[in-house]
Amino acid sequence: MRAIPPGRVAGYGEVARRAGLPGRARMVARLLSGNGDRDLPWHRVLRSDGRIAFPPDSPEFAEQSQRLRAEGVRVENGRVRGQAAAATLDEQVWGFGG
DNA sequence: AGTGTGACAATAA
DNA sequence: CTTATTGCCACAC
Repeated sequence: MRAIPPGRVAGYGEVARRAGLPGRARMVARLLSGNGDRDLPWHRVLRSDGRIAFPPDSPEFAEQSQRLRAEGVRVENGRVRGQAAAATLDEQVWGFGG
């Protein structure tokens, strides 16, 4: 998750794969929910469809959206435009899929 | 042992 | 392109 550079976003499933746990996307969510996530770029983690995982009326939603916008990420109606969680983090970080 | 829940994903319409 | 179903894993009751 820390490998995600500012201005980029990744999906829960991708992060799980990076951790060597394919199919454990929900586990990542569980972690962030319980963990103090204060030292993690949790705001760069989105759903696979580029949607923010929080409900639009939730304060967390506003925070994540704001943080993303602060990094230059285009957020519209709770959705990220331009890069909706690529298939692999390599493609996001390195730009050429490994 | 069975049922329900959650910061999800892949597929079908 | 977006919304709706189905499948998934780990945990709590």
